[in-house]
Amino acid sequence: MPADENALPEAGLCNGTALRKATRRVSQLYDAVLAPCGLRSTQRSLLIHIARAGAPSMGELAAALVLDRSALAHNLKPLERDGLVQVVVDPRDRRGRLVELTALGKAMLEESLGLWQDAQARFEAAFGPEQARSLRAALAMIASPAFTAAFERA
Amino acid sequence: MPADENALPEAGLCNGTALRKATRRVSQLYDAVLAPCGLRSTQRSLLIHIARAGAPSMGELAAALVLDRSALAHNLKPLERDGLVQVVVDPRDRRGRLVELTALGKAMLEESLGLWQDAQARFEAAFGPEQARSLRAALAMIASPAFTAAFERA
DNA sequence: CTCATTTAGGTGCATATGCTACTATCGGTC
DNA sequence: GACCGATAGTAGCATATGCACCTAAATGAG
Repeated sequence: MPADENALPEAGLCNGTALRKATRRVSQLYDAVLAPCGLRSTQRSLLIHIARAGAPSMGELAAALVLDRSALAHNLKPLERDGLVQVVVDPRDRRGRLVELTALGKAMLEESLGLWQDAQARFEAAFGPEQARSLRAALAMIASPAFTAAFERA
Repeated sequence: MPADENALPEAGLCNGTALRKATRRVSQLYDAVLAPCGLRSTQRSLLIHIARAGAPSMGELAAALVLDRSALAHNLKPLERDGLVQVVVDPRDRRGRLVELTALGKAMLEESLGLWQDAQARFEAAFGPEQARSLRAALAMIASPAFTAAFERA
């Protein structure tokens, strides 16, 4: 038998690689459905989180999105340029900024709802609603601070 | 009750958002563990796939990674610059390129093995080995062409 | 053989993501 | 009230990812 008989048994075993592949695929599928409204899934996700939180600070928003602060700042720029969000200085702490949706941002979000529901329904149909719920729970657990703590403790 | 009583029920329900959050977290955790060897998890994944396939074409490699061809080309550049991989014209079809690991690339991959195993073991400890296996299976299913077909058929 | 078509990649642009270093502001201490 | 450490964001650089468009090469119709 060849020397590399058991070489690279790790292919397909890496949790990070499996996550990235699935994420790229799903991003592409969702983005294709969302395309008509002009929002990508990343941008819509950002707008949703802002809407949910009202007027969060950069730090709060970054934590909610499991996103680096600087990455959030970068991601906000095109949205700010296009008038979907505005960032204002927090009057109670002038170091901080509050991120808000503009009227246009709210309108775009509303307009995209139907398309998102379509993509989501297709996903559930292809993957199973129960399986999807369970997958989201697993992913949320992984994204949680508790998981990071357990990972670092191990 | 306020008008937005049932506003944005979709927060936390988007499969794409859940995937992206978990992927960012896991990338960060794995990258921190891999840091000493100078490879990021994305790059290591790329090298592993090349090693597995021997000398794949760009198209084959992109498909295996669920990655756009142009993204693959971009991702290869730093690795080529640093002498970990080389891209040569396919003699049997001069349109195509074959991607190969250099001796240095193989050495880096081998050197990173222990660190990857450490990260992987931590993940399994935090998430459960069975749950991890099952999660990877679900993610592989989502990344597969069959899933895309089912998504588009729905 | 010649040309249109198809196929494999490459390029340029835009967004996505994170690190490091820097700036501004707040809060507590003396 | 001036300093000092901690905290919130920003700026610059590098990689990651994808789209639209372009080039080169193989391939098939005639």
